[in-house]
Amino acid sequence: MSRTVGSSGPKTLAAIREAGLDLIYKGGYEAMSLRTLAAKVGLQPGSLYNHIATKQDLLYDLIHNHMVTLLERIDAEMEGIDDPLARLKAFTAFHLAYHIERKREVFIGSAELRSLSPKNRKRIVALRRDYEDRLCDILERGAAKKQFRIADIRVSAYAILAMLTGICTWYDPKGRIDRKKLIEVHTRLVLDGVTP
Amino acid sequence: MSRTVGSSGPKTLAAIREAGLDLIYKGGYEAMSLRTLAAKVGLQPGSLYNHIATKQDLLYDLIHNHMVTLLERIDAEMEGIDDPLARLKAFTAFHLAYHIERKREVFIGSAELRSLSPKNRKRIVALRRDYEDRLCDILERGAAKKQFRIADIRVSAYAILAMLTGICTWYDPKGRIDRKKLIEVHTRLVLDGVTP
DNA sequence: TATAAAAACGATCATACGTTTGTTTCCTGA
DNA sequence: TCAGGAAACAAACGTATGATCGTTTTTATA
Repeated sequence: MSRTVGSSGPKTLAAIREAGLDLIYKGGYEAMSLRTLAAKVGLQPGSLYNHIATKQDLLYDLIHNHMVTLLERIDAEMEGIDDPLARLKAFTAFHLAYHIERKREVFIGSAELRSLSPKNRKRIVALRRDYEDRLCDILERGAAKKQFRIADIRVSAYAILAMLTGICTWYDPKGRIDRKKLIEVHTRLVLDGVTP
Repeated sequence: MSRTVGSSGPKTLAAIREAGLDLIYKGGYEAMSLRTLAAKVGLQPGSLYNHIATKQDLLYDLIHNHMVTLLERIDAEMEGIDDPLARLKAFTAFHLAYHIERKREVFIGSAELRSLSPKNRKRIVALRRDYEDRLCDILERGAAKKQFRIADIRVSAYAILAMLTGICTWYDPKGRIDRKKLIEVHTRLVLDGVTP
């Protein structure tokens, strides 16, 4: 045998990404063997290397994609909103929606930081810091305008982010609580925590 | 060669636990090889099996110990406190203090759940649920007494737990923020989120 | 002090892993 | 239409892993 009928580069790469996302999410990066990954895609192990450089590169690629998209989307979402309170509301709603929608990417992006090489990890941490700064910025402007009363900007930002990101670990879209209610409850928690 | 002078059972096991905790915290369970672990303790790889049954058992042992201690301590902490508001304050302060003090155990207890065998995982998840129920109970009583205004008990509990547990991922005891301030900021966020 | 248990050693097992190689076949653009 | 790149295969490489084994020495008990 050799090349399969109907095979095409980009499609296979996309399939590898999707399968990798799933396997890493379910069992962790180290626990995912390239043999398992290849089998899931329908390839021989060695054939993976026609599409990825190394296993490490695949992981970095997945996380990096996620972070870049996250930053793009939040900036798009914030455009045109000036009032800090409105911005905080929009941030909360967006963050939750995005983290529900892409919970696998989010989970991997934090749980598998440790599996990245030092260089790759540095790059991702820098992007994450950028995202955190978006929230810090909102809180700062709100505090300056006396709309918010905040003891410590960064601590509050981390607390809020932790709270909102936490849903990834338990929220089930098919469960008892619907998205709208989830956003309501969390928005209230966030706003009450920072408004005077 | 054979048995080392001065060696004793319980001491060695404690050293294995401590070294394992450290290695798993820093690099993850899968990434920790028993050879590395043995070297850190000062043993040959095979000698570990005089103290642990399997690698999996060591992981379970560490997490289980952590969960049992957590439950014991929170129950001790709550004893004698009746008012829901006071209980919530005490819960928040305790949870933060404990999670700062034992951040390695806490991190492993959530990040390495996936590395547990199905049976072991079930046991741990049950214990975690017990702990979550402690908070749900406080929120429920407070809501019944109209001291709290809460849209959804369990969602709120998860949100609060996520927020408080989040500090494990970034808090540095030697950093800019001292423990007291950290507890203040978070207590305010929690209380404002649930009081009418 | 005699003896069994505890705790270490060093060697080795089978397996699984990420990656490389040489080769074959399919697809596409000139 | 046909050459060359893309994409797959099968096989193998070297290494690392968790675990087992027989043996030896120290510790603790009776």
